[in-house]
Amino acid sequence: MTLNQSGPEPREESAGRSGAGSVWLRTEPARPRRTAPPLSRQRIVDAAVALLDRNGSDGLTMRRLAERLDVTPTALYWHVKTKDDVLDLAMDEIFGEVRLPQDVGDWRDDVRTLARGWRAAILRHPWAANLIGRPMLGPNVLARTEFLQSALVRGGFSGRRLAVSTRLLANFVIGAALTEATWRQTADPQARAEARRHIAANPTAYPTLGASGHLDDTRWSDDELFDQGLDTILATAPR
Amino acid sequence: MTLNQSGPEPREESAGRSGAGSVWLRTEPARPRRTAPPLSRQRIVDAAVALLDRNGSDGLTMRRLAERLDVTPTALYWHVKTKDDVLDLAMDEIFGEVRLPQDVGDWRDDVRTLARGWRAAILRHPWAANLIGRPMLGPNVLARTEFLQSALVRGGFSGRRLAVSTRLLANFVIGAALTEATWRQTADPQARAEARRHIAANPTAYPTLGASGHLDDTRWSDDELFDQGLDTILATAPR
DNA sequence: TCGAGCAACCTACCGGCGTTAAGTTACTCC
DNA sequence: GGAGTAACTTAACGCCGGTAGGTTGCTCGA
Repeated sequence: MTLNQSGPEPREESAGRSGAGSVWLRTEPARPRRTAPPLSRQRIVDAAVALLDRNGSDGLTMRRLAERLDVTPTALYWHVKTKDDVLDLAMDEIFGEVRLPQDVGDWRDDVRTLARGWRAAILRHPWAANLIGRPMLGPNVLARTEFLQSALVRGGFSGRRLAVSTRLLANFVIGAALTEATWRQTADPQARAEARRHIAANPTAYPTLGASGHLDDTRWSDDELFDQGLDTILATAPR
Repeated sequence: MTLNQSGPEPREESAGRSGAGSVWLRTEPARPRRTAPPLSRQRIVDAAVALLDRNGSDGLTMRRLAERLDVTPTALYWHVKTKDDVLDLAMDEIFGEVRLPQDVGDWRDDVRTLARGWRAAILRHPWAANLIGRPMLGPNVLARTEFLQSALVRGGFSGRRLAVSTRLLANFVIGAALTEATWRQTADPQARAEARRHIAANPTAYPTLGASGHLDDTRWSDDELFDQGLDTILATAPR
């Protein structure tokens, strides 16, 4: 390898890793690169998801992301245009976790599998609830939507009913997962308790909510309510 | 009013609005306050909503908010604990726009009115899609939830079916409104066109999406699809 | 073998952000 | 008219996303 002695004189103040000794004492200008694998879009996305999982949606900053990858923040911008890019990629990434049945089976079972997987993915990464609002058009999302709609077609839906049911199902799943993720993500159960007290304290304003125990009903689990909502929709199929 | 001549000597460097002239030339230490109405939580929230409407969810900063209210940023913190407080208040505020029928009527009509109003409110303030992820427990949201559930009770729902249907409806409405708001908010139709091209270019991967024109189907409007989804759910009522 | 070219990083820096700490001022009430 | 306090301001901190402009180490043709 070429020695860099013939290169331009390194800046005196160069605050590199190798300390502040005289140039001649340093055997090399910091034994450099290639100890870690080079940066890549995928490595960035993986690290981003890990960071988001650990610290929530506010915990992801370009600086922390860079630190985790042992790189300066600006290095990221070679692989990615903005932070929003990272968020979009992270979003699509977690939807890639939703497994699609290899061989299609009973269309209802397929819809159920997809819907449950979709919800589970969001609940595994509750920060996703905070990143809604940017269009989800990544390949993973599109593939899942394709799968959903093709299952409905097998179920006999077509034309307008197909469009209506696709949206009905997708929006229910998204809404449910988001709401639940929001709840779980809420660190302080204080807000919860406060709202509960507020309801209990105003039985005139909230007669039904108070009686039904809307906010703390242990009779039915979230899973159960979700599945039954799903079945309610599926029961509206043709034929 | 008391003259402040007897007060402590104003700091020399005081960069107040009144310029840098000698103290004696200034008739008063800046004709002060009370030209505008005093700050209040409500005024802050109103200004926040206005700013969000104009500039989107990224457009709201404490500094801009303060500027709009003709106040220094830190003044806001007297009335509000953090920026998140402002966001929570703004969120609940727009749900207050959803009008509730004064006299209850046919329960289905009531549910429809509420659901449409809910969706309309979000579409009027599409930034709401970006602020999902924080728990919605404000009084306005609670009141609307109470109204929804009481309508369902009138419709004959109770016990588990009541819980299932409340969530089904609420989550569908939220999911639908969010998805649509996200779409509309997306400034660049480029991403849209890109996704469309991606689908068209891979008919093998997206046979159903391609055939059904999922992304650009002008046969049915969003309003129509929403209403029909709603009716589909309502058709599952008891008796 | 070497030197040009370029992908992939780094240094330095900018303006803006949310938030705190510590005054200062205008108003109220005894 | 003085004390007390609610409602503001000034000043500053640390962090953020992002840009401009190097610098480095690898690749590849001659």
